[in-house]
Amino acid sequence: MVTIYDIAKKAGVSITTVSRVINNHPYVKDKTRAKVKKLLKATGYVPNSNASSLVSKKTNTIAVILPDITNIFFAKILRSAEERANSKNFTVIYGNTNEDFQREKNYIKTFIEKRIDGLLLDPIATDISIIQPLEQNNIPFVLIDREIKGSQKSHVGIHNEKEAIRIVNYLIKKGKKNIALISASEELSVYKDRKKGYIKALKGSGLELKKDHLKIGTKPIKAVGYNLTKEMLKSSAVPDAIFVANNFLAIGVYNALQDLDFKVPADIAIACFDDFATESIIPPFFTSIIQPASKMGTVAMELLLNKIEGGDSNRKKIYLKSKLSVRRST
Amino acid sequence: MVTIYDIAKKAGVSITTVSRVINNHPYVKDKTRAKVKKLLKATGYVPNSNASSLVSKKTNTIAVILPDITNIFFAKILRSAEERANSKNFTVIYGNTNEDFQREKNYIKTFIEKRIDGLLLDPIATDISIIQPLEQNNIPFVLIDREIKGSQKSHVGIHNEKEAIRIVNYLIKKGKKNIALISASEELSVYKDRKKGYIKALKGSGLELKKDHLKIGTKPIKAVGYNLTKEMLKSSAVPDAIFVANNFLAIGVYNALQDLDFKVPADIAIACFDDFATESIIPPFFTSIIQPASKMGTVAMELLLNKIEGGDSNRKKIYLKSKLSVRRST
DNA sequence: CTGTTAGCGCCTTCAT
DNA sequence: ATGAAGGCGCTAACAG
Repeated sequence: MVTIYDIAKKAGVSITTVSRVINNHPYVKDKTRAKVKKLLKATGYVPNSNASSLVSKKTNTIAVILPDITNIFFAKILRSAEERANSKNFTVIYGNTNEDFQREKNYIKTFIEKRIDGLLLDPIATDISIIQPLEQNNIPFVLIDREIKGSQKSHVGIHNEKEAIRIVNYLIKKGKKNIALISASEELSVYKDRKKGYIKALKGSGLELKKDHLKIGTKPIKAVGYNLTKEMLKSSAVPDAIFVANNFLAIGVYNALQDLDFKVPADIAIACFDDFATESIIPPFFTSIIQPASKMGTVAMELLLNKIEGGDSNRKKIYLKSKLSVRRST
Repeated sequence: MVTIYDIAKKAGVSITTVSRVINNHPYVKDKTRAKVKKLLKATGYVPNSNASSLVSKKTNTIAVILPDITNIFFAKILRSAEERANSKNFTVIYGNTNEDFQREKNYIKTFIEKRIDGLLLDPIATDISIIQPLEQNNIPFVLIDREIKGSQKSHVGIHNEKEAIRIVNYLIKKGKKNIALISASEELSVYKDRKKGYIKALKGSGLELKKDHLKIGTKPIKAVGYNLTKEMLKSSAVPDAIFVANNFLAIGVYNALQDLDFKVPADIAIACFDDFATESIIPPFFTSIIQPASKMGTVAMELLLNKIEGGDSNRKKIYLKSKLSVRRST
C-alpha cells in the first residue's frame, strides 16, 4: 500500500509536509498543499491508523461487549451506542459473549491488546476481577445493564427491584393470588434485584411466598425457562401467574405451558421483563417491563466518551425509567 | 503501559529475547524463558497488537458491515460470522449502515485505515464503485445477502427469485387470485429478484398482473411498507393477499391494514420474507420464507477466511436453501 | 513554510 | 541461545 514516503517522493517534498497536508496543518504553502493533495487522490492513499495510533496513543476505537446480539434488547443497546460513538469519530468493536465468562475474559484481553480507548460492558462475569485488567491498564469503561457486585464503577441501567415490584403489583391488582417467579442466576445483579422486588411485592400485599413457586436457574435463556417451568408444575400447587425475569426465559416458560396444555392467560398469566422485536411486533403478547434499551446505549456511550475525552473519571450511576406495557398474556 | 523494553530491562536480557518468549519461539533457554515469563505476569504486560501489526502487516481483524443489527436476520448473520472468525483468532469490527449509503462508504474507509484483513459486506450500495477501494488496496471481501450488479465477486445468499416464486405459489394454491406485491428499491438485488419471482409466479398461473397491486418503495423499512399499503388501498381493487418482500416492510403493511380495518388473513392474507425473533417467537404470525441467516454468516466468513489465509482468490457464488414456514397470516 | 531527526512498540534478519 | 540494528508508517519537536 502507498505510504507517505511514496507521496513525498513523488511530490518532491519531505514526509513531514505530506503528514501536514493529511492532517490539515496550517503552515503549508497552498501550492504545495495542492500538489500533495492531488497525489494523495491519484495514488488512492489511505492512512494507516495503526501507525498513527502507535504515536498518538489513541485508537479512536471503543469496544462494546454484550451477552447476545440476537436479543433485541442488546441489539438496541449496540446500535444506539455505536451511533453515538460514530458521531464523535470513534469506531466500535463488538464482542458477543453468549453469556460465557471465558469468552468475555478473552474479549477484554484482545481488546486491550488492540489498545481500545474505552469499553462498554454488559457483564456475565459476577466477580470484580473481570475489570481488573482494565483498571490496571487505565482503560476507561462503563458498565451497562448488569452491575458487578462490589464495584463502585460507572454504570447505566434501570431500577430492577422497583420495576419488578411494579409488574408483580400489576398481577396482584389483576386478582392473581399465586404468583410464581422464574428467573436466572442471582449472581447477575439484575436477576437478584428482580427477585428481591418479587418478594417485596408479595410481602407488601400479604401474599404467601411459596418455595415451590420460586425457581432460580442459571443463564437467562429459553431452555432454562422451559425446564424450570416443567419442574415447577410437577408440584401440586399450580400458580395463577408467573413473573418471568427476562424475555428469553419467557419463551421457554410459554413453550412449557403449551406442552402441558395450560392456557395463557386463562389458566396461568405471564408477565416478564423485556420485549422481543420492534415496538410494533405483531401481535404484542407478553405484558412486560420495557427497558429503554436505546437510551441506555446512548447514555452509557455518552458517559464513556466523557471519561475518554473530558477525562471525567467520576463514578456515576445512572438509572433510567422503564415502561410497563400491558398485553394479552395477563 | 509496560512494554517489552521494561521487561527486558528488569530481566537483564535483550528485547529480542522477550519477544521470543512472548511468541513462543524456540531457542530460549528454559531458565531465561521462565524468568521472563514471570516478569510478564508480574507486570501485567499486554502486547500492543497495533505495533506488531505494523511489522507483520496483519491485524487479525475482520470487519462486518450490515444494514441494521436490530433486524434479527442481520443479527444472526453477525453472531454466526463472529463466532467463526473468533475460532480462527480473528476479531470482528462491526458497522451498522442503517441502509445509508454514505455511512457504508465511511465505514469502508475507516476500516481500510485500520488495515482490516478482510470484509464481509451486506451492501446498501448498488454501484460497483463501493468495492473499488477494497480492490485497489487488495483487501479480500465477501458479499452477503445482497449482490452488487456488475460484480462477479464472491457472494453468499439465497435464490431470491426462486423463493419468491415458491411463496407466491403457496398463496395461489390457497386460492388467492389477487395477489399484490409490496417491496423495496429494485436497486437492491434481492428486491429486484423477489419482484421477478412474483411476476413469474403470477404469469405461471395465468393470473393477471395489476399495476395498482405492484408497489415498489425505497428502503425495506416499516414506514415504507405502511405508506405503500395505504397508497395501494386507495385504489378501488382490494387484493386478497399481499406478498411483502421483507419482514420490516411487513410490519408496516400489517399496521396499515389494521388502521384501515382489514382483517388478516380473513380479508387480506400476508406472506413475506424473513422472520422476527427466535424461531419460537410467540405467537408465530407471518407465513414467510425463512432464510438460513446463521448459516449464511458462517459460510460467508468461512469463504472470507479462506481468501485471507489460503489466498484462495477464486470468485465463488454460494446459494443456500430457505424454508417456507406457514403461519396464521395466510 | 519546510525538512531532519527521533521515537511509538514490536519483529526480523544477521551476527556472535 | 542471545543480542544489535534496522525498519513497519506515522507524528512531533526542533531547526532552519
